[in-house]
Amino acid sequence: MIDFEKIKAFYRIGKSLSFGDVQVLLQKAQRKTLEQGECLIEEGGTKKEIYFIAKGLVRAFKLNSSGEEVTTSLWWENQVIGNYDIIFFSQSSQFYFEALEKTEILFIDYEVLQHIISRNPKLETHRKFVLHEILRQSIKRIESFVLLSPEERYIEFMKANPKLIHRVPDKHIANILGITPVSLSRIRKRISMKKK
Amino acid sequence: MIDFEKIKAFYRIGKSLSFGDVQVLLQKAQRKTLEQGECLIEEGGTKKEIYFIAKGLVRAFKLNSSGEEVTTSLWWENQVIGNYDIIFFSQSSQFYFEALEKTEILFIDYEVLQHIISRNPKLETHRKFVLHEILRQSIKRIESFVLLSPEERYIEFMKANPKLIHRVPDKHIANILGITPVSLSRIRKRISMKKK
DNA sequence: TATGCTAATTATCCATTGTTAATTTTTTTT
DNA sequence: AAAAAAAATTAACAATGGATAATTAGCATA
Repeated sequence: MIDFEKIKAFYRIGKSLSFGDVQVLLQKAQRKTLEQGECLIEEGGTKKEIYFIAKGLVRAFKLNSSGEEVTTSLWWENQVIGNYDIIFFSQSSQFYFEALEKTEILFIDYEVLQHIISRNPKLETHRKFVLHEILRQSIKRIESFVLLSPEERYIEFMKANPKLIHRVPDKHIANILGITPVSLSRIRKRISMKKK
Repeated sequence: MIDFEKIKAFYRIGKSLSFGDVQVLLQKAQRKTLEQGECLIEEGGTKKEIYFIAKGLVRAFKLNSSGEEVTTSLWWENQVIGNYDIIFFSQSSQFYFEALEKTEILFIDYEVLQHIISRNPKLETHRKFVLHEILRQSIKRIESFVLLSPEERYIEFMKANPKLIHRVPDKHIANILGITPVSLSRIRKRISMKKK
């Protein structure tokens, strides 16, 4: 049976990919739907898989030394997720990956993906592109910590992700910015005061 | 004439590379020596090149809105440097890359390197390894901003780079940690008080 | 609508950081 | 060795952030 949702999702992965390129992936990829609050990966997980968010929102969080959840990353539609611990660091996941909304995922075993990509130059090119994008975003984020104050960081985050603000609880955004939810609340107030 | 220094340096790039693999690179790579304070790349630079530090120490810095230098990265022996603005973001460099010590560099044009790598699977594997390493370090650094206080960040930095502390002025390390030199000085004092 | 749960805000207090400037220490240059 | 320059420390003060607790707002559900 033809899975049109899958096809549409893969098409969004990269317009440079032909239908033929995508077909190879289609055969091996699986779909999964997560309800809000459900976990894609738990701490200690070892499933070496690559995920693509067709629809929805996922956060990564870990428990700090006090046992509190700290959100480190957010991903949404059309983004590729790999668990770095498992894929790159060869260790079990230190993070939980949790759906913040009902989320549609396409996923594929990493080794299988490796194998497919190694036989398809266009996919290889595309993988490189995705990796570069992830690196680009990581570097930008580091720069935001080095060069900006928490307030400036929040303003930049809002500019870059105006729609996200309304989908993600502030406390998670505070974590992402490296501050406490209480402090974020004060920053928001400070900004609204300045506007007047 | 045989350039033994070059050969030795390339050998250090990756033990998985055979002499044959390295020879291909050797033909196209050039050497360069930077005196302390000399710049490898200036702001606005566009030379698409990949650098390998055979010996020495390099910092990346940019000028903030007040015109002050802010150091964002450090690289030392056996590390690969790419200017992200030029290589990944297709824009002229926003950073200066400056040698903090007398530094020996091997460098190669990025497009030439691409071409060589595309014909040599082992080099391709190795490039992937280098890229993953850079990503791994970037992610660790982001986590340090999200999960740790400045004091904890400094302690972790010292643990991870015990020798660097003596080679790099504190003010650059402060920038890297996202704090001011004055604050770093106070943190150092606090730590030394606690030890007693 | 009332109830309960969670998130966000506010208040209080204390710790840390940023800013600026003066002082001391270290390094480099003459 | 002396002088000059740069880096690090210290001090003083203001601004901001963290921790905790109380309050308010928003939302879901009985």
